[in-house]
Amino acid sequence: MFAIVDCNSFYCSCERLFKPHLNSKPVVVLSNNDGCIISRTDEAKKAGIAMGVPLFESRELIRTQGITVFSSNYHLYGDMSMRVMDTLRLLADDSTYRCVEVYSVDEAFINLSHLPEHALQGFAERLRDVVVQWTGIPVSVGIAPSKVLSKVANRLAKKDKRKSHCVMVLNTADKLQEALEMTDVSDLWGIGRKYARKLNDLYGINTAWQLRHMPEEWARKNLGGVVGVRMIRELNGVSCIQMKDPLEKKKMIATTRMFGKPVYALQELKEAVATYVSRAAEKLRRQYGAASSIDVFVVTNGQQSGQYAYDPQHHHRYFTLMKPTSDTAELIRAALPLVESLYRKGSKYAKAGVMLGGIVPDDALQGNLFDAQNKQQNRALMQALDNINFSMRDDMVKFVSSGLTRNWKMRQEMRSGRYTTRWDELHELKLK
DNA sequence: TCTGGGGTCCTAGGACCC
DNA sequence: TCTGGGGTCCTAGGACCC
Repeated sequence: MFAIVDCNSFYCSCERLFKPHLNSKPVVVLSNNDGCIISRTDEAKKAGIAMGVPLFESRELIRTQGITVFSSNYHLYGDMSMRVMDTLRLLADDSTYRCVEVYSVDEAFINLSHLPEHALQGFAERLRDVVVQWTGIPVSVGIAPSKVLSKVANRLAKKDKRKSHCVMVLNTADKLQEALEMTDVSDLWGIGRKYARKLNDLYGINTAWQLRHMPEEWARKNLGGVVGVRMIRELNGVSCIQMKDPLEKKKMIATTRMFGKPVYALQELKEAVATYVSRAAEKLRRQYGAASSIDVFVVTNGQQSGQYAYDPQHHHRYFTLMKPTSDTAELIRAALPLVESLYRKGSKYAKAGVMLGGIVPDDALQGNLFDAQNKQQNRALMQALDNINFSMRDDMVKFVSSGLTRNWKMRQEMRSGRYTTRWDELHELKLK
C-alpha cells in the first residue's frame, strides 16, 4: 500500500501561520512577478477564484469579496516544507524503511508495505494529527494499493473534509469501485487536458471506473504507449510506478524568469542571463554536479493570443562545453556570447532562461594535469561564495556581469516576512 | 496595460555504424 | 534496371506533473 500526504492549500496555509486572523478567511498566493493565482484557500475557492487565473482578471472579485493576497515567499514555503517532510520521515520510520519520497514542495509518497492492513487507518490519522500539531500545516492523507489510486483517495479525502476528516483509505473492492466511479478521468494523476478530451470525445470514457476496464493493448495504442498500459494496471491496483530513490540527482537544471518590465537593451539582457546562470550554477553545486551543456533562450513581446512569441530557430542557442563544469564564471563566459547572438536591436524582451544539461557527478571529472591548481582554487572560491550567499542574503556576493541596478527584476509587491529564515525578519509579538 | 517556474518520461525520426 | 539488415545514439517535441 502507498500513502500520499498532501498539504492543504500549502502556500496559503504557510501565510496563515503567521497571520492567524486570516484563518477561515479567503486567502490567495500569487506566482512570481505577481502574475497568476497559484494557491487558494477553500474560502477563496468558494468565493469563485479559479486556479491559475491572472491576477488582473480577478481584481474585482478580490476587492468585493475581501480576499487577502500575497506574493509568493519561497523562503517561507521552502522552510515549512522541510519541517513537514522531517515530521513525515520521523513518523514513517524512514531511517529504518527508507520509505518516504518527497514528490513536490507540498506532497510526499510513503511506502507502507511494512504496515499490517489493520494499522493503515490509524497511521493515516496519526500523520494528519501530528503534522498539524508540530508544524501548523493541515494535510490530507490518501492510502491505496498503487500510487495512482492513492492520489484518487487523497483527492476524495480533501474534497469532503467534514465526512472523511482529510483521511481516506481505499482497501476494499467496494470502496475502490465507489471512489473510481465518482472520479472523472480528467482528475486522474497522469491524465492531462489532451488525454481527457480524447477519452471523453473519442471513446466516451468519462470515469476512472470505465477507464479501469479498458484492455492494456488498447491503452498501448491510444494512451501514450507504455504510459497508458501503466495507467490501466495502476487503476487495477497493480503497482507499476515505483518509489524514487531520494538520492537521485536532477538531469537538467533551469532558471527562467519573466521580467518585471520589458527589456530592450542588450546590456540588461546579458545581466539577467548572467544572474540566472549564477542561480542555476548554485543549484548545480548543491547536488555536486557539473554541466556539459548550456542553453539560453529568450521570449519576445510577452503573450499574444495566449501564446508566447517563441521561435526555437531564433530565440534559442546552446553551447557544449569542452569539459563539464560547475564554475559560475566559466558558465557565464559560455552564456554571454549566446545572448549576443540571440539579441536583435529593437526587440521587446519579456522573459529569458538558462538551462544546464548533460549533468555528471562533479567528482567523476577527468583531471587535467595543467589546470589542477586553478581548478582547486576556483572550487574553493565557489564554495566560499555559496556559503556567504546562503548565510547572509541571496546575492550578497555576485558577479559584476549580473548587474547592479537590475531594472528587470520581478515584481513582488505583497510578500510577507521571511519569518523562519532571516534573523532581521523574525516574527514579532507585542505583549500588552 | 497586466498571464509562473521547474521538472520528468516517452516516442519518433534522423544520423551514423558495420 | 538493379539498391540489405540491424543496431545505437542523439535530439526535438509532446504529454504530463505540481
